[in-house]
Amino acid sequence: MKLDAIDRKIVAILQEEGRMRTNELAEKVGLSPTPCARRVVALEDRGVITGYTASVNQEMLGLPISIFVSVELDNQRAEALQLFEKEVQTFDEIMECFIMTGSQDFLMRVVAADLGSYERFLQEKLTRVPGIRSIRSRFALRRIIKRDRLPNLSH
Amino acid sequence: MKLDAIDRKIVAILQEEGRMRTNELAEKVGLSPTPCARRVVALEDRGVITGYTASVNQEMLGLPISIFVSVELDNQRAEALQLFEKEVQTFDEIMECFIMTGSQDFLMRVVAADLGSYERFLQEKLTRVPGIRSIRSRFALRRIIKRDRLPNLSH
DNA sequence: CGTGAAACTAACCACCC
DNA sequence: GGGTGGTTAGTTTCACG
Repeated sequence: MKLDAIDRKIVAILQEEGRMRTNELAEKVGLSPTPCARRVVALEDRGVITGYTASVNQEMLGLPISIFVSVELDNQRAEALQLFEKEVQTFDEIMECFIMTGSQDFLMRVVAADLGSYERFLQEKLTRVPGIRSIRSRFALRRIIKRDRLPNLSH
Repeated sequence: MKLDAIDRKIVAILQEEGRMRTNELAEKVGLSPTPCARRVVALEDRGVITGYTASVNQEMLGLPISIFVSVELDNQRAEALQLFEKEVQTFDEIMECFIMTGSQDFLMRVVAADLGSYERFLQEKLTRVPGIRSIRSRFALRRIIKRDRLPNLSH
């Protein structure tokens, strides 16, 4: 899966302006529209570009709170991990979840309207998943960086 | 800033399919194209929709590693916080950064191509920011949830 | 909010280099 | 792999009910 300089430029631009048209994009990357469109389709087909999304203001949509939740499991057997993974997929409040190195736990960012609804999330959803040894919540006061575009590789 | 049911539906759809056309969107929300387009413009103008981005596969772009970095400052004076905030804005490797409650520190997700480039990020960038008391890095093995769409408010 | 018409543009294809 | 031209189809935008 090789990406040349033009592919990387296309990806960089579309990360910042996901609705840009083929014509404008082609001009910006120095191609004519047809090969530019071909590249975009190829990037989508290869799974480099996985979709297009509108970025929204979380506060304005009534979800001002982000909580980072660390979850440790009772044991690290593969079935336990898979079960947990399957269960949490169904929880809409979790925006992202990572398996971490070290004590083999999970780190997730949960969004909520207020502390009450976060508590409900804990009591009615997360703590009901079997196999959890501990849960730790850390609250975010404010987000100071939200970047849409991945850095370039240059070292 | 009131959003009715149709606005929320528009926002929900565009979070999952950011390139959807006015016609199709209008049909899905039960409106004719003109008022639907008017609503989208209004949502953008009010700052509910802040932009459109292509979602990409981080691994395929050569950045397979995510690291959660907790930074604690020497002191919590406003100037120290603002200085830190200003400095880290310039670091492309930081995809998101939150100010946390409690010990008043920062939590950020940093992406890297490999451990070497992460170490360079630490040594050449992050540790050179003045006023840092401690830095803790936790590595993600794998991301199991990446959600584009915020949950609905329903309680 | 909806309709209809006008103007514009974008996407697509076959073909050539 | 990139470029051109032409056709088609669709989109946006407006004035108005």
